[in-house]
Order: sequence, then structure tokens, then C-alpha cells
Amino acid sequence: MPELPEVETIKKDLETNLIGSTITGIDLLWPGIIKDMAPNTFQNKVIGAKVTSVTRRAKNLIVQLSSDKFLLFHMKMTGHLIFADSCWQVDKSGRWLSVESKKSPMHDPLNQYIRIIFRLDNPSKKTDKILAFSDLRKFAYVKLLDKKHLALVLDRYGPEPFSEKFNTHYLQSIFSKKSIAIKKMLMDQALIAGIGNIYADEILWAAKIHPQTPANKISVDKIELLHKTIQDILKKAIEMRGTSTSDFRDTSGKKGSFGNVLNVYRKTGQPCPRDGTPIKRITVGGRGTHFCPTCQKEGSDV
DNA sequence: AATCGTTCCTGATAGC
DNA sequence: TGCTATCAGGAACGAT
Repeated sequence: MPELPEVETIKKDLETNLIGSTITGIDLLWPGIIKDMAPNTFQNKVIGAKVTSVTRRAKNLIVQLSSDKFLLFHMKMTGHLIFADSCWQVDKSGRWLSVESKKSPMHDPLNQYIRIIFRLDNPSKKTDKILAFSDLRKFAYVKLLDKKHLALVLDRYGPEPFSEKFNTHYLQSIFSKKSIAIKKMLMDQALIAGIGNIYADEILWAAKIHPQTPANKISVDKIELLHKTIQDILKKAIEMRGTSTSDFRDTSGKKGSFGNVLNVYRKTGQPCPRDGTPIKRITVGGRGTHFCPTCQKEGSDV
């Protein structure tokens, strides 16, 4: 599921490829992908606009248009954006046609649930391009917002982990007020932007904190370590272009490599890389949670 | 006011 | 073999 590093990877790809392109048409294969607006209105307002910038906030991807409107993409669990030549076509159910090679990224089952295609014209590129939005589970969406409504949506998120506001003092202030599980707090988008299930588990393992530790029981020293760990892990994951243990693909359909260096996420029963104890899986806040019961002991070392 | 449960959806997998 | 039931999971929203 795309979290901060995965959406950042998509953002970097599209910054290179999308800026300056004009959206010349839209193929809508599943109208439900468009939220908060009638599909016809959406198409009328988007077609003809030029992409002026691509940014990320929390797990959202924001594509600014020359019309001073913004496309807001959320990938949820299985959303992928694919940037490709316009010769690629899909059938009525959103599967790519004429996939000759099994090695082609388009052959990947997870790139074959196309819900909407943006057709692009860019004079500086040799051929026309498309931006296709694939999403197996139909949780992902795209919205068209003006500046005011975009600000309203984005203001609900907590600080970005690489912003100045995200410092040890901030973590102390939010943790001290609540006794809920630290993992739930790390994943609360209104408190910290961009951390999801994979990175929450990896961060807590690296900082040796039990995922169910009440947030207000964590010492100042541990908060400092946690702060550093959040930044270190997210930075490394961005450098490795994300985690693709299940669904994530970049805009050319390729996997990220952070999945190769995971220590606990989806490693149930496998030895902890630090002490060899089998990794345990529990549920925290309704989410599958992986940790080492020995080096992330509950109620100790907090 | 804060927190919990439900909802959206499909494919993989387990169980019979 | 082939069916049905269960589960995963981000985050908005309704319920308590």
C-alpha cells in the first residue's frame, strides 16, 4: 500500500514526466474513481488543462493544473499510476491489450485494473503519452479541487516527517496527551503525515518499542530515538523507491526495493534479525502488526 | 469529546 | 472438485 515513500516515488517520476503536458482527453472505465463531482463535469474541467506542478502531502499526490485547479490522487491500498506511450490500450474491463511479453510491466496483474486514463500531449516529447490509474480494490480515487478546497483537505493532516515542525518537542506534546497504542498514533494522519502499516511496524522494531505501548509511557530518550528512526527509515525507503512486497509499482510499473530489507513486516514466524526470536503477529487498531516479542518487550525499555 | 465500529471492494486463501 | 466464508487494509463517517 502506498505510504509516504511510495507516493514520493510516484511524485518524483511524474515531476519529470508530467509537467508541461496538456490533458487532451480522458477515458473513464469506472466512474466511481472520481469523487465529489459528476464524471461529465470532471472531464469538462480537466480536458484542455496543462500540468504545472506535481507535489505530495501525506499519502496524497497533487497535480496542479493551469486552470488553477488541482487533481488530488489517493492510492489507498492498491492504486497505481502508470505513465506510458499512448499506443497502449485497454479493453472494457481495464485490462491492457496486446501485452506481448510476460516481462512487460503491463502484464503485471496489479497494473491491469485501469479505472481512468488521462491522455497527454507534450510538444517536447516524441510521442503522445497516457497517465493510467489502476486500482484493484476500487478504494483509490481522484478529485478535482480548487485552491481553497485543497487547502481545507490538506490542513487536516499532521506535519510532514521531514518538516521543521516535526521535531522531538512536537512528538512529546502529542504523545504525552494520550495513552493509546503508539502504533495507532504513528499511523494517525492527523498527527503525523504519511506513515502506514508497513513503516509503522519497521520503525517500532528499529526503535525497540512494543507496538501496544501507551504513547504517554514512552520516555524522552525513546522519543528522540523514535524521531530519528522515523526520518531514517522513511529516507532510506524513498532512496530505495518504496516497498513492493505486495502491490506497489512506480509509474513505469517497476517494483521498489525496500521490501528486500524489511525486518518484521509480513515476517511472521521468521527469526528476528537482531536476536532470532520468531516474529509475532497481533492486531493493533484493526491492523496486522508484526514485532519481535523479545527486543520489543511490552512495558519495559520505554 | 474521544474513540470505536462500519463501510467501500476484489482476489487469495482456507475450510468443508 | 468446487463451492462458500473469511480476510486484508486507508481513512471517512456514523454510532456510542
